[in-house]
Amino acid sequence: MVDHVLEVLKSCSLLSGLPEAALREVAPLARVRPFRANEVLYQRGEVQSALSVVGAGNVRIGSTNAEGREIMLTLFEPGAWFGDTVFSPGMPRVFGATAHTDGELVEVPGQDYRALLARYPEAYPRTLDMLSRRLWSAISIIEDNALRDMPGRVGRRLLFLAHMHDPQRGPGPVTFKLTREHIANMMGMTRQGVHGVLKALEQRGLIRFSYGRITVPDPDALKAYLDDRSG
Amino acid sequence: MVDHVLEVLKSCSLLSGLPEAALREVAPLARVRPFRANEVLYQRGEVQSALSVVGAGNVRIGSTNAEGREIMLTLFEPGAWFGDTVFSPGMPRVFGATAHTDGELVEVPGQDYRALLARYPEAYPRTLDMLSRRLWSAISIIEDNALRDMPGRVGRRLLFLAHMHDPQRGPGPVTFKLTREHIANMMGMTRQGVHGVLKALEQRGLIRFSYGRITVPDPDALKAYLDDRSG
DNA sequence: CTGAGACTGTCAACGGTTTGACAGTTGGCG
DNA sequence: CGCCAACTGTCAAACCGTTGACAGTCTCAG
Repeated sequence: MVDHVLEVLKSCSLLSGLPEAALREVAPLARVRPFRANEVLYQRGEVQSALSVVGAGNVRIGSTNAEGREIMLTLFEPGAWFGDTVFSPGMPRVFGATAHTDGELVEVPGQDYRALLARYPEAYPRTLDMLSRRLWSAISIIEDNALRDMPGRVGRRLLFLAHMHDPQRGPGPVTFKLTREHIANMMGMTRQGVHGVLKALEQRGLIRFSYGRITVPDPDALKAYLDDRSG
Repeated sequence: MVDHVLEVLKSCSLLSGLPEAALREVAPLARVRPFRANEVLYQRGEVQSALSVVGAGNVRIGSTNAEGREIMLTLFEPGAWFGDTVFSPGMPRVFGATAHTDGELVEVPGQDYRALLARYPEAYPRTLDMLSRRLWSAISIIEDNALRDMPGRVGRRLLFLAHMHDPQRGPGPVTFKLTREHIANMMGMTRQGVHGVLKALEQRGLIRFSYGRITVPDPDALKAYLDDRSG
């Protein structure tokens, strides 16, 4: 059991700055939390703080507005981490997490994680680096939304997801289990609008899609097309 | 001279986790860089890494696309810091910085700043907290863009700027030196579109504007109106 | 294998934004 | 003090994405 937890923690890039000995220390303090598809894992506003590492399955990060419309920010794969409030203890969660598929979370209580960092300060630079990169990703999305048209925005977001999906990915194809509506909720568009954009991208051979699935056969080709289209 | 630098460094929230003795250590290593309005301070893609603290004046953060359209992400006031690449040495800058008014920057070379943190590890938690909050701000903007209409987006962005302008602000009015076009470039809208939105907000008494200036007389009232309008 | 629910494709009407164009205003610089 | 450049207000037409509606398709659980 602890071995399994250790494997998950090792797979997490945020924790990769910590020596294995440190991970062995926290592993017993971590909690394994299995989840079923569409289960609500965390709601916006909760003050409890923990570092969550995705051990298996996919997790949607986002929030829901008053009218019940869910906006999705990103989709996390195994190895990804969330719960940024660990760095600002006491602050309420800024967004919620919902299970996208069945899976499991490995959770380290916030104070235990912070205590661990304090004990192994050599891990701080790596941690800052990770957070900083996540900030860039967010800012890139803001930029894309401001200066690209709809096909550009959708294409860029797919590339962003591909990168999330596998940061060290080779040139191979990537497939997402996403409905048109999921994408619409991610972009602030409608299902129908997304359809039109995807159809156009498909005609150029840049993506393929079927029931509940979207495939980017060659992310680099898509990137080249988008860069060529504007800037 | 060093005293002046020290004052600026002290005013920066990112450095507030460091003891004064630490700031005295770096102050002599910092460089003061005066600038004139509209001067380009940094261009996207540069690899040099430094922590820049705004000592005086305003700085626009953003980037320019191939067609020459400048997209503005935010406007920094004295005391604000930027240059997130200090946390990821070797990475090219993700966005550029342009002087919005005359002013001056105080710059600490990246390696000196990193060495300082390593020497005063007790400052790390505060640094992580600051970065984490900046990430939330970015994500909030993404959310607003996805689920609010145009008046909602513009209003929220004005509140965001008001917060940047003075994080510890009281309930008083805030004024920005921004043209309609600046706002348009910040939102991915057109000058004319912004005009319509501002006129509507003005009729409700939520903002006031004149040549090159926008005033939010009561940020809390604007916030209440926006929250009421949707979510 | 089969049915129900979830997802998808498509259409016309509607509405809000941009485009493009032009005259009017402001403020700073010489 | 006056000029020029930057900024502003406004309009109609074109455009693009949404709204709303419905029938068709797919998948998975039973």
